[in-house]
Amino acid sequence: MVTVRDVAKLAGVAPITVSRVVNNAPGVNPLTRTRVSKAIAELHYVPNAMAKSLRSSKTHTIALVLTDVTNPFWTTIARSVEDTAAQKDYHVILCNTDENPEKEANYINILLQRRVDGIIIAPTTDNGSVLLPLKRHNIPCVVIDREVHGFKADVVRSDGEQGARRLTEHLIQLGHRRIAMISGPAHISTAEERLTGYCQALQNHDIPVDKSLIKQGNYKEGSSFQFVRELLSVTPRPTAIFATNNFMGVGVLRALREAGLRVPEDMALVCFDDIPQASAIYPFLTVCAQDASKIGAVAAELLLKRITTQARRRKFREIVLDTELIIRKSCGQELGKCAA
Amino acid sequence: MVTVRDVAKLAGVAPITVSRVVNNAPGVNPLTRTRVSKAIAELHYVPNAMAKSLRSSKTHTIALVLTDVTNPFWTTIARSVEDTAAQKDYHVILCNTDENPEKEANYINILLQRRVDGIIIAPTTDNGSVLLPLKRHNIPCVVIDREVHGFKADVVRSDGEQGARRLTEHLIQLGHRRIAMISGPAHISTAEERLTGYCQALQNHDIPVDKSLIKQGNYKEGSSFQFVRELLSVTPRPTAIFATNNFMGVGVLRALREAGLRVPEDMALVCFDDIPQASAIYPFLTVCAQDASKIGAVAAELLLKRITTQARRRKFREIVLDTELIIRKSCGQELGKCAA
DNA sequence: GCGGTAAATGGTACCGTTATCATGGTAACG
DNA sequence: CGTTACCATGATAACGGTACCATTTACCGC
Repeated sequence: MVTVRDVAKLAGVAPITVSRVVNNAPGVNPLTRTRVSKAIAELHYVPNAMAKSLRSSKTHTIALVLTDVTNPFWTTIARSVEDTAAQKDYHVILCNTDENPEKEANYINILLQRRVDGIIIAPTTDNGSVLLPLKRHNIPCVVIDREVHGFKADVVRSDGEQGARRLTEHLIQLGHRRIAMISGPAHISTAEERLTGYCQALQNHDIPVDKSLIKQGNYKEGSSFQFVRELLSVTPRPTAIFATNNFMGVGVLRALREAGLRVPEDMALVCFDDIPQASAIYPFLTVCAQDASKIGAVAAELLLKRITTQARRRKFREIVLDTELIIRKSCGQELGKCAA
Repeated sequence: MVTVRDVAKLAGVAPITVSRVVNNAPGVNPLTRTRVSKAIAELHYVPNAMAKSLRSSKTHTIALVLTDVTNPFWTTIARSVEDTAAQKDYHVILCNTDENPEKEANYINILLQRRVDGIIIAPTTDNGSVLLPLKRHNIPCVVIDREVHGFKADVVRSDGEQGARRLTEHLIQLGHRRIAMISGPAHISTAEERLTGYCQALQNHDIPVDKSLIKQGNYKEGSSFQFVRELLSVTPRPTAIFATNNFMGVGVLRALREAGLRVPEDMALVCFDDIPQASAIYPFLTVCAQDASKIGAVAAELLLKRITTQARRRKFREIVLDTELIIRKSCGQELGKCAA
């Protein structure tokens, strides 16, 4: 492997001068610079980023730890973090936790080993203990999508309570009173928020919260079949279902179809998070959409600011973004009117 | 920062012994091992992966260079590559080229600097020159989705010619004779293959290939509006459109709607690549689906085998996977029957 | 002509691991 | 009891950059 020393020898200079040329550092005579550049090209020298990082203790890498790149919500965030980071010459390591705290802890350990300059993370629990090693090693950290107790960091998230309230109120306005909810995993703040928003909306309209209509899901598509079966056997049967994320919404839709029920005629459906590509093909699901792209960009900017400026200990900020209620077809019209 | 030396001092051993413990290497007395482990825990020692890589010249990292993680086709590949790599304790750096050869070249340079152990890449051109540095630095490389001339490597791809032929034949069987095509960028083998398959199908049924019905797209959603407008002004107007990837399919659908045309009543539409989430919500687009998950897994396995075994110079393999024709609603029924 | 300053260049050591080889100790063996 | 063999452990020197400081040269103003 070609090293600075080889280049230096060919160009007749000291290794450090080659280093200066490679990094466009000042203090090199233009003639020397071209001579070195020529040697670099001739030998096809490629600097070793590891050696550089080792010496300078900077990796120019940030990590993005999220649930699952397969979900368009996270994909959009990933893309926007990458674009923002790339502009400042930072690279991104992507990690999928699948909502599994063990995987999360494992990744955090790996990222510490890699000495990433910072981390953007959607934690799998609201308990900061998994994140403590980051504090200990003084790694700048931005938490996205969720809140964590007992862990100080910048937070970028959407206002899930408001979003859930609006979604529920939309159903109420259409005449629904028996609204079922598939909530998210316990100990994840977005799940709690959305549940709170749902309950608030019901209470605001003097509708009692019926626990038999609330099922705890896991933000994945899988478990929906069981839930839907259970919900359909409750009497009186719910007339609407609120799925607290997009994947569970899809699962519910599938399960309902399999049960021979039509949406919205037999059952209204809303969910949190949009699926943009799906909506482009057929605008069907009524959803509360988050601005994933903005979440990613803002988070990356915050993180890079902490990394590149001395202001590491500046006060932490919590940025809460608005959501958008997108009304499409999955709730149909007012309940009375569409009764078959 | 805590180093092996600090741990060694505390445990009363030499640094190398700590290294042995950390790496679970043999030849350490169990008692010593626990003593060192205790010291590691006490000091919260985290080994420095860069120093390790520098010394051992292995990074345990592979790169995945693809078009755009926002597209479910690539997302699925990304996920499956990551899962496969993680099983063997390898990590993945993700790079989006946006079909831009400059970005691609830039990423390749960066990846060389990072000394990744191998690369899985979907090249932006069929010209291997951008990839030559990989050869020069002897980086194992697996090409996915596409073929490249003048660059020897393992290749994992789908049979696009067959897929395009079947898609086109499906349209022909429904009675379509004027079938327009939005093809992919020049110099990308998938684009050429799909075009070839399309032409073959037409020729097999004695339908002349009409160049005014073939537009060259870029695999992105954007340009479709212009194309659709152009196609609608051709006489006789085409009765079906074949979009050679999913995003362009969505674009065409949008453009047709905006032009006030219904699919499939006024225009049939097929495209290459599925959008699984969209189809789960509303099974609409008739597509030729690739097994993205398998492409990723096979590519990762091939690459890791080359990296971890001595067989670096074994003969290169080209693995061609079958595609699946999924008939949904975007072509309607036989042409005669659905004429308005 | 001299001190002062800035630009260009280089020497040396070190970042944190581990490859390589060496060493001491102990058990096994004939 | 000497020899072999193996186990546990360590000393040393790299891996490929660059931080830090020193040196040389040229030029400036007085």
